[in-house]
Amino acid sequence: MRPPMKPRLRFAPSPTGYLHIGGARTALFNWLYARKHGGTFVLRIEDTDQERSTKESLQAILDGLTWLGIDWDEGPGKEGAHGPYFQMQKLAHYAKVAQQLIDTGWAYRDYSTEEELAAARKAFAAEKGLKEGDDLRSAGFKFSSPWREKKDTSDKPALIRFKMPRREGRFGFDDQVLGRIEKPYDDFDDFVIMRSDGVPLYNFGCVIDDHDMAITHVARGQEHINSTFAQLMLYEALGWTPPLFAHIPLIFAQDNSKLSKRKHPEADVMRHKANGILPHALINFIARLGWSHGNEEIFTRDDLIQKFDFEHVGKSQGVWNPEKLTATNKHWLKNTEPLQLAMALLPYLQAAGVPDAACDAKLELGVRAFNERSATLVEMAEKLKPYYAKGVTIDGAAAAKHLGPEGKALLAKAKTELEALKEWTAAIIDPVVMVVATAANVKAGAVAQPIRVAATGGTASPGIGVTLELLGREETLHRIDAALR
RNA sequence: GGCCCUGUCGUCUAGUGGCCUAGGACGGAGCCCUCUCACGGCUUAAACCCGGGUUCGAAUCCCGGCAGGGUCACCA
Repeated sequence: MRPPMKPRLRFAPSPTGYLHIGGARTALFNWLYARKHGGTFVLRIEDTDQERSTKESLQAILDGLTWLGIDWDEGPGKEGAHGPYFQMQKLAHYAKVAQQLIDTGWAYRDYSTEEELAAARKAFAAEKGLKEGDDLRSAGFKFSSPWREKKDTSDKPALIRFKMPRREGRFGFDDQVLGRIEKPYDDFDDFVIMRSDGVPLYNFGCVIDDHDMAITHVARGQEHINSTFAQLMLYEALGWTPPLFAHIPLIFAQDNSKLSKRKHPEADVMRHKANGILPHALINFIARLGWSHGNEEIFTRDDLIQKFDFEHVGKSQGVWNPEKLTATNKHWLKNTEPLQLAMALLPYLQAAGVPDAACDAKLELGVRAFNERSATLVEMAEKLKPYYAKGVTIDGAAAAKHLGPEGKALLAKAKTELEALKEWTAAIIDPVVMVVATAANVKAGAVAQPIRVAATGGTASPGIGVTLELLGREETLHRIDAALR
């Protein structure tokens, strides 16, 4: 038995905008499959739409993937044996293949002009009695090029069309998630594979590249199902073996419309970074949106690699659920090594206005205190910020409730006890509350709250011991003095 | 409109003919823990789109409706 071929998968974005959540998930699924089977993950840039492609978009996509930890074995910055990985660098090659298709009768040069096409549309509309703005497609408009049967090899600018064979019956493929999908042949018209300026169109470039790059599995959004049929014909015409296809369901926004860049800010992967979501939390969340493994919800990176398969990718569209993303983020905030979390938090802390924060013992303590009290890194930074400040503004309502005469008397007693401590750690500080409370015959809360308000300015904080340790002895006593005055 | 895909709690989903008086997670409600806030624990409400078959038996198979979505560019 010969060893199974190592799979090669790819993610092929067009650099026409930031990394979209849907794209990120497509990339993730391909990446997971490649990693699981010890295969190769290729990043290919489909930059043939010169109108919209930009360098900034390319960088944004690269940044997005990098932030998520989705690394590629071949692609930009990682030249491999199957390059180039930018389509615009392969124009001559595409032209050669197109010519081959013309030579074998599978394609033809079409000299129709934009004007002729427009005229055809207009004539159709008139015949059907359609008004301006009506959808010609739903009315059944099809353009049949007069050049399909003509022989002309002049040098005039021409686009190249694939010559769809006139056949009876149906054709299709076995989708890895949807199962068998078929369509009638006559549902297809000739389609453009090369623009008149020599730049290939999506279906054409995609097929050639997937072949050149020896891609074995193509996982992409369900919106591509129809192009898969066109591509299948191209494979037949070229005599190539197509890869296996897996069409994954689309992601919708909460308003039940397709998650779009314009309407939905959450569609931008990097937006989540700005919002303080951990990259792995986002990975965990989008993996579960459309894929499942029994009742499991939480997966480490290795879990995902080990457990992912196309068989358990769902068939129906999923709706973006911000609450669940937050919940997933909270989970990973609580379950990430404090030191690692501290490093991730540092930039957020600096952005929050704590320039002197460093990845030290204090930050680690702070992270341990607030990782289960924050939903995002942004929130955690905001909560930690007062612990790096000198002095604090006390909330009026909190003072009124806890720093009355009684509260102040208890606070003063606590202060005496605190000053006497030889060490300043949570374990040593904590008992002070009970000592004072017992002596005064009051509940622990009657002592803890005045201390908390004095130290933090508010009524909510981690345990008194941790809170004061984090603040430091000197700052704590200063704040208590200030509150007592 | 043609063609194609899909249809389990509000949302993500488990479920591949009997284990389903349908399970988990998020969100909701309530309780417990407690120095506050959290965390954690427990309890609870909430779904098989509809109608026909097939079968001893259907969320699961078949057919028909209905609903949602995709696609029909010299975009990808």
